[in-house]
Amino acid sequence: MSVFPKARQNLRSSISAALSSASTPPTLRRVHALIITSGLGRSEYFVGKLISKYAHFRDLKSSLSVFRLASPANNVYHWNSIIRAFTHNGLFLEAIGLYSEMRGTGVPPDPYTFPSVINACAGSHCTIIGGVIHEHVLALGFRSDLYIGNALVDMYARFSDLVNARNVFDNMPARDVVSWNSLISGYSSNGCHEEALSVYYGMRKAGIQPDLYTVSSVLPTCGGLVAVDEGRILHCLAAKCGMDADIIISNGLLSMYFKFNDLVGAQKIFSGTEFRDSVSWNTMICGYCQLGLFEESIKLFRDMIKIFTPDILTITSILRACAQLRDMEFGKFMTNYMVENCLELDNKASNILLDMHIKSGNLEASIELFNGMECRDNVAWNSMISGYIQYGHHDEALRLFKMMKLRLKPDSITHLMLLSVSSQSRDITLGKQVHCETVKFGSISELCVCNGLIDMYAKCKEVDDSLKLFQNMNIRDVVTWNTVISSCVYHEDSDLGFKLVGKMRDDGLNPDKATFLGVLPVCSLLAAKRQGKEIHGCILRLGFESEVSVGNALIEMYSKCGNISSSIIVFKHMKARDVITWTTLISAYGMFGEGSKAVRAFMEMEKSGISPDPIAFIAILYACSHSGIVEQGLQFFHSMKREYNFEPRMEHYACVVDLLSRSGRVMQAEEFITSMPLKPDVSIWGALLSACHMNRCIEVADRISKRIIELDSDNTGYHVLVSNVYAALGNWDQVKMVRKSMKYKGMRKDPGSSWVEIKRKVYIFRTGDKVFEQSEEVYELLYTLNSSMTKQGYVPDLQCVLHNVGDDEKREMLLGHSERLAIAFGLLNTKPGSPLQIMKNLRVCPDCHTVTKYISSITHREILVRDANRFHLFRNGTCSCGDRW
DNA sequence: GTAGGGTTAG
Repeated sequence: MSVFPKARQNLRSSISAALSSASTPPTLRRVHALIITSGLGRSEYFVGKLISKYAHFRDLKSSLSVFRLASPANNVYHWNSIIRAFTHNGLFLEAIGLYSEMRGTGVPPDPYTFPSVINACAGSHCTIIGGVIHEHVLALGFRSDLYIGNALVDMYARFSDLVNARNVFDNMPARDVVSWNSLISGYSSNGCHEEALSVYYGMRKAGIQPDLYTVSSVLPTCGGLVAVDEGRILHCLAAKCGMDADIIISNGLLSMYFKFNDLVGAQKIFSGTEFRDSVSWNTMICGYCQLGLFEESIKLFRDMIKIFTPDILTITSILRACAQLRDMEFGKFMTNYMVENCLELDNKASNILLDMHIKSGNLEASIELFNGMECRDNVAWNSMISGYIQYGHHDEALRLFKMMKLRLKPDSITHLMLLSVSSQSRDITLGKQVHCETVKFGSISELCVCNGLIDMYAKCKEVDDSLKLFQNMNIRDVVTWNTVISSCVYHEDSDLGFKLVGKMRDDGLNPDKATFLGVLPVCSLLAAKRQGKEIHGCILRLGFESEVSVGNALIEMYSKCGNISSSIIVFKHMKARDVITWTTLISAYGMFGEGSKAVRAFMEMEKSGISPDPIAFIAILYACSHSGIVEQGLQFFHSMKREYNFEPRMEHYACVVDLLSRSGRVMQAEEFITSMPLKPDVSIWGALLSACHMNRCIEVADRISKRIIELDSDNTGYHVLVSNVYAALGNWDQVKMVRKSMKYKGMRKDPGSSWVEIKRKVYIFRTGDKVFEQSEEVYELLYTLNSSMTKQGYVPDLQCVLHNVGDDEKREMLLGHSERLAIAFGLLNTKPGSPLQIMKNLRVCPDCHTVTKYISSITHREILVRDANRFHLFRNGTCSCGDRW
């Protein structure tokens, strides 16, 4: 048969087309026969094609026979095809064997040889041969080849040799999506999630679009780390390729949405998932717990057990929910389930159980578990230390910390907890020691530790150190801001607190619940009405008014600012109330001398189903005492023991002493003290002394003063009180002695100061101030008022002057009391007839109290005075306290 | 691929 070149060309083309489209092994064999009969059996092209095509149908025997028949004329193309055929069919060792045979025949490999050989090394985990082949690549100068580079990155990644994977990757002159995917998958499958994510971001920055392989290596492990926007891009991509049906991807998405706190997103994924495995259920249950939705997580658990057997992860998550809900019955049930089903406790599970015991108030059980634990890691030690702290056993916590240090390196959380101990106990020495430790162990570089340090220094009144730390921070979070805002209570600086809230917002951070709970007490402290109102506005705008704790802080703020009607409005609008809400209201009534309203509120609280706690009893006892409701007060004290089984604390006893002695029953108060089961401390004697001082029970006061001095308290207030008692008794030698002892102890009497807010500005006056704005007019007004008062029968109470000077000088000194200066300044700068509000840091002195009554009547003004203890509303020559204070 | 300890406020 004569065949013209043209016709032969046509034949080749048609056979080639037939070969490519052969879709079944029999067709392939027919085309193969045709190739042989057409005399094309030795063609370089058809040999290679046939090898690949047979490999495609997993018929490696035929591939190899085609290859062997062509021998010894096999060229690099044939070798590449046969090696690739074996690699693609998972016969890695054979592929590697063929590669070494090829090198023995002297046929030089080309760039197309290597990807499949390298894949074979990766697949068979031949690390040494892999390294040798990498050397071949370098020796042959193929290091810039994209496909070889990708194969090498993938190989090293599979060997967990991330250093070499990274090296090859970094030296590649060009990279495609596969290169990036290989490195990402290398990191993520070796547990280096953060590195994987950072490579992913590098890829996005290089302008490479992620594909489904990217999604499958990023989503499952790094879903929780990825930023919200990127997460959504990955989700869209997965959905576009239908990958979200894959259980691993959908579980990754679930976890991701929970990390974004996007409950709706997670629920959509979960309800859209046809097949759920234990991971899907556990992720949902844990996710609910992370969002604080503990009841929901238990509900989900009940659904789950109908179709799935819970594992240790499910059980421990539910145990955590029980601990948070204090549902110990269900917790016990779950613990039993764990034992009955022989679910073994691993490290994490033991730690969860440990935490549950601590949270549920069972410190003994937690100690037993802790002592029996084989492997105690940082989390276990920290939990145990935190347990001791929660129960107030600070010494035990410190002892455990020392033991921990002998075995393990403490971490930032250990330090954070110790800082909280220092803050709580105002222990600057310990605080500074911990500060040194954080430097030594490097935990100071962590944001939360810096936050803890700011708080510690502020609470220990080292205000400058606290602010310095804050100013030197490069990164601040919402806790940093909240901490420094809250610390303004200790700086007594409401302006700063208010400014900081603004600056925080400039910094791009939104105030949260804790911000308001921090700044409102600052307003309360200084009776900063305007700021308080503005903060209230801010709370409404940001929708925090439904938070119970925020409502409580608002009630307190308004009442401390003298605006009890606003307190009541807030109280009435609250959707939910707790025992603190009621206690705050009761205290507010108490401060305003509205004892009977306080009693009514207490009863309403009980009726509404909220049980009083020991603090609520302090509030009601205080309110009764300040309104002279003695019998009912005593009844409350007894019912606390009888009906609620609370053992009275020192504060309760002090309230009762106050209640009795304030109403003149000094003898009964003394008897009560002797009958106390606790050893009376300085607060008890102080309460008695203070009442004696007011009631002028001179002998008793003298006796009690001696006792207080003996107790050697370091509380400045009691020393001042004793000194005042001696001054009133005219016992100036004793006054001198007390003052000397105070000086020796480094105590300083808080100077009396009062302040008044006029047209958005706060004016502060210190006792005896002579030079201030309008001082001449102020003193002139006080002199004028004095002469009117004297005509009406006012006699200055010279005992209120606590200095050993002549009577004229005493009269002069009374005139300069800070509350009087503030009142006079207020009278001068407000419209006639408008009400005035004055704040004083200490208690109002009896003479000023009398004077204010006169002033209210002479000037026809309503004057509200808030002192360290309570409110006095002066109107038409009377005071709301009924002269009981 | 899913689980644990901590800081501000009360």
